[in-house]
Amino acid sequence: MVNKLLEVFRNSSLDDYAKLINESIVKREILVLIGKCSVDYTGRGESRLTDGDRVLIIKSDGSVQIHRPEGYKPVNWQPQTSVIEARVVDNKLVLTAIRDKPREILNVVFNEIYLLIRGRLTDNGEFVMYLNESDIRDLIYVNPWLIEDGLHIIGKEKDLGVGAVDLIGVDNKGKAVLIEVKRITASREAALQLYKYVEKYAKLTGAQPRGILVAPSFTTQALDTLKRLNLEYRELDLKKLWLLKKRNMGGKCGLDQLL
Amino acid sequence: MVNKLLEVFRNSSLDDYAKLINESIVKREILVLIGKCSVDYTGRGESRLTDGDRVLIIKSDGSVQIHRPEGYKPVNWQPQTSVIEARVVDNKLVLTAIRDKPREILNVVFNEIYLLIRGRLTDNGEFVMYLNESDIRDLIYVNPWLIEDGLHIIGKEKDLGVGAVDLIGVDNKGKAVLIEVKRITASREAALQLYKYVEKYAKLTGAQPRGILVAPSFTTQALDTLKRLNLEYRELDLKKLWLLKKRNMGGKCGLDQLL
DNA sequence: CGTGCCAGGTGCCGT
DNA sequence: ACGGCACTTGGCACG
Repeated sequence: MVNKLLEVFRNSSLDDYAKLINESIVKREILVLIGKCSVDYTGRGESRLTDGDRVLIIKSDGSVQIHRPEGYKPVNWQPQTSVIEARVVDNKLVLTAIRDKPREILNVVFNEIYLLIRGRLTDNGEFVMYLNESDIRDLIYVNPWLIEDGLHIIGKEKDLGVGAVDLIGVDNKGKAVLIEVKRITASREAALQLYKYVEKYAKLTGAQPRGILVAPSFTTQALDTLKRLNLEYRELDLKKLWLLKKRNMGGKCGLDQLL
Repeated sequence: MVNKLLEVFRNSSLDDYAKLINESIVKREILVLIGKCSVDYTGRGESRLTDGDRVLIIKSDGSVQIHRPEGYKPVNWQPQTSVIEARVVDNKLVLTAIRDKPREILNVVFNEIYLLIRGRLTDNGEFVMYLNESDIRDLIYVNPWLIEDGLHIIGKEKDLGVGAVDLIGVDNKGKAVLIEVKRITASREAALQLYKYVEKYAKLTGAQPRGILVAPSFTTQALDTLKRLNLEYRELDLKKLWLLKKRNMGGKCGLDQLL
């Protein structure tokens, strides 16, 4: 087996490296380049990085990222590019990646190349993310009693013109209830966001709705703001419910058996 | 030259791969692993990724990232880890990366390994970022006339208890001026942020300050909100000034010669 | 297109 | 540690 057609090059000539890179880009292969380089970026911002050893990755969709030996994030990058080109200038390999909208230019000058890997990777794997905000929103949509007895949810992601409120419902007294959901600790901003919806809803309908902020926890500033703006909150850590569900029941029960 | 001690392995045994990986982690080398794997993550969220070809990178600081063949962002990651360990389970290479605070676990099962690269990279390069928000803030701090004639800036990043206002100054009539700076198009949120500071400042001092939002452009919603809240704005694209400066003067002049 | 908002956001800096 | 916020934020969804 030719190892998934992954090719490794070292000690090639600069011209060969340039050719290898440009070929890979055309063929939409993945490319990993390890070497000593300096990087200039100009676009929305502007940056300059002097010489050092880095790992440069070009993916099949034309995204580029340059990694230093430390740090989770790339030091320079380009999410999408319209043009990537490698060429030899002054006996150095220069790689230019240009992005349109916003117009941004990434220029990498390699003073040394230690290693070039290229090849086609096939990835048809399915990625599923759980416990994101929409997950929680949907859970409440189906189980409104988690918030309050007698609550009826009547709308999800309702656009009010100033953004969409997560959930709209009616309580057991017939009063409208706007719900904003946060999957992590809710800040003052979250309270203000909810207030924005409440204000707009009142203006649109002429009726004052209740506003409930739902989150696993709240900053003191958030609680303060909620009180000041006459808004309510419910502490609800869906993550904990999720773990409980997984641990105790093996997923074979309804959520209502948890409490 | 031994190519910066970068080592490449392919067709090794699973036990050898595990050993190579664990060695690299102890020696704090950089490690690039290309192969077919599935990934499970649990922590703040929870995700599952089925089999496919990916590039996994472990850096010397223990950060881990798993890249699919497309997309700028890693599909799974771990910014810092307290423990990374590779071992062979059921004739498969399993890599576990654990992070404390928040407690998160990343589990990668390799069904095939195409390539392993490891080695020590040295990067003492200097990284400088220009045109970020603090850059613009400092520029206005030194050149307050960019905002208004007769303006005196007297404070920078002043914490008002609800967050820090970018700049505080006094206009030529002796009235306090709060300035909020945005490096990109200012939204309604930016206007609200400024209003928050203006409100708090008035409460703290008993005097109503002016509020000016400075940005290269404004959304219509931002302009609407500014008007409603009796706030001012200045269109100021420092990026353009920067480009002009670079293009026309070669950096040999003061900013005031630009206008 | 812009506008709004979530993200396992991350990172920095402050109290 | 919590809190507030910028980021070349990136990414998606929707009018």
